Amino acid sequence: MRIDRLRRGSGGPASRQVYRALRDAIIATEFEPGQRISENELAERLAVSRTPVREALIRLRDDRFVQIVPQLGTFVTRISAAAVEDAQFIRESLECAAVRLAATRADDADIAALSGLVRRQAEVSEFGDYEQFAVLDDEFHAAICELAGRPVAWEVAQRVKGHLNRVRRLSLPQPRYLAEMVAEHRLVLEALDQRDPDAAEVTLRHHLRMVLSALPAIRAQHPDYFEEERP
Amino acid sequence: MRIDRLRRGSGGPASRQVYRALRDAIIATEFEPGQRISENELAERLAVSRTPVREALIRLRDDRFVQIVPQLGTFVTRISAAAVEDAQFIRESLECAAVRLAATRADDADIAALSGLVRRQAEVSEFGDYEQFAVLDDEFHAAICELAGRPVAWEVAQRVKGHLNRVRRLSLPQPRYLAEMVAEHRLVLEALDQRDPDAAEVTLRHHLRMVLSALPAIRAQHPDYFEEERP
DNA sequence: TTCCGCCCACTTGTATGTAAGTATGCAGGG
DNA sequence: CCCTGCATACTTACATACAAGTGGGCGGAA
Repeated sequence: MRIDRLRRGSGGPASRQVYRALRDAIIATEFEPGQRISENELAERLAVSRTPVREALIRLRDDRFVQIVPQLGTFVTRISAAAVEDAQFIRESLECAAVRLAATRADDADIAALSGLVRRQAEVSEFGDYEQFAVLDDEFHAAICELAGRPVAWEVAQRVKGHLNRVRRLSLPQPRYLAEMVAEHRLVLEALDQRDPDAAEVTLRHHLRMVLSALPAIRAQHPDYFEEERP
Repeated sequence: MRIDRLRRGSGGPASRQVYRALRDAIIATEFEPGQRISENELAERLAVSRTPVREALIRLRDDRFVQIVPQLGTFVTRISAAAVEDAQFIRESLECAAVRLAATRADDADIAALSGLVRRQAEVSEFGDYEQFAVLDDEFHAAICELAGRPVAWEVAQRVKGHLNRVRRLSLPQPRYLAEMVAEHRLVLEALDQRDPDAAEVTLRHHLRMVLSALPAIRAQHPDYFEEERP
């Protein structure tokens, strides 16, 4: 486990730092799905008391990243196909609605800024820099929601996106993956440039669905990470 | 203040009961927007310790119903036009996406069930029973998300809907209001019956936007309940 | 009268203690 | 050998105690 004592006094309240650390660890599958985690052990490792740990776990439960069973334990949720599809549905609904608005509100400067973002994505994709690309990818989607005047769309999308990222982390990097993402971003950008809400929605929806395409393969590879679905 | 000691041992964990009680009180404006609320005072009134109160407040902060300022106090958020519109955007995006799916998936039995629901709504609207109508209204929207196979859409919508309800509570009941709602539900139902996703989306979107129409009047009536927007 | 500065009451954040319940392992009987 | 019952160690939920920091009120000085 890579969770370790967090340095205090820097990033806000301890409970928030614990929340972020645990969330990142779960999404990165450093905590394996199904694994039991203990408030006491976490508090000891992180060098804080149980209180902020507990508050972090409550937030993670609201995010459906852990399941708290009284008098029994707290468990990292297994990956549920239904939960992943729910996350995808929410993200798709919100971002597609946002991109339609963005297409009607964007001015030339906005388009130019987005264009620069995609250009930088192309650069880092050349080097296969997945980390940096992920940052620029988030910026792209956030910028669309910002343009739509609905930053809240990205806030909510980002919250549920954790479930998608946890799956994506398990998929082996495909060589052509980044290049395809950039190409799809260009299509969305083009639709926005032409102020075409319908085209923007269609291209973005297609783009967002690419993420899920690898789900069955991942499930076959890590069956014990998945919740068995009720029939 | 109508918050009072909650009876334990019935409705799950204390923190959850506190959360619901506070949420309801805020939405009903029994706690006025901008008012400061104290963990200690709440704990005393509810006859629990600060711990479950605190956990409830954390959830309410995530819902944007309170704002917690360290070493200063916890405040009921004032009504923000932006927050209300955000809630509206999220609800509209999710439910409209759901109703499209519902239009493609519903079978005759589903339509019949929905139809019965609307009929009951018509009955209670005759008597101007707002409380009962609100319950049936929620059931209607939940049923649509259920039909779409995305109950999560209703879960999220319901969470943000609190912001809309807090506004709606402030508007004086219009005599024709309930009848109009039923009529709009009938239009949505009709579109679903004809398995027409486009019509279903359009009618539902129109229906959802009715809620916001009273916003400017309410703001004029209760200016101190609103956040002054930054220009 | 007005303004400055100190003290105190009160706030949230964190730490720790108490209560109640579940799974586990072991001992003993069939 | 296998099953039953209990002691125990562990869990979360809740209660309480302590720490750090802010705002207001009060008193004194100009």
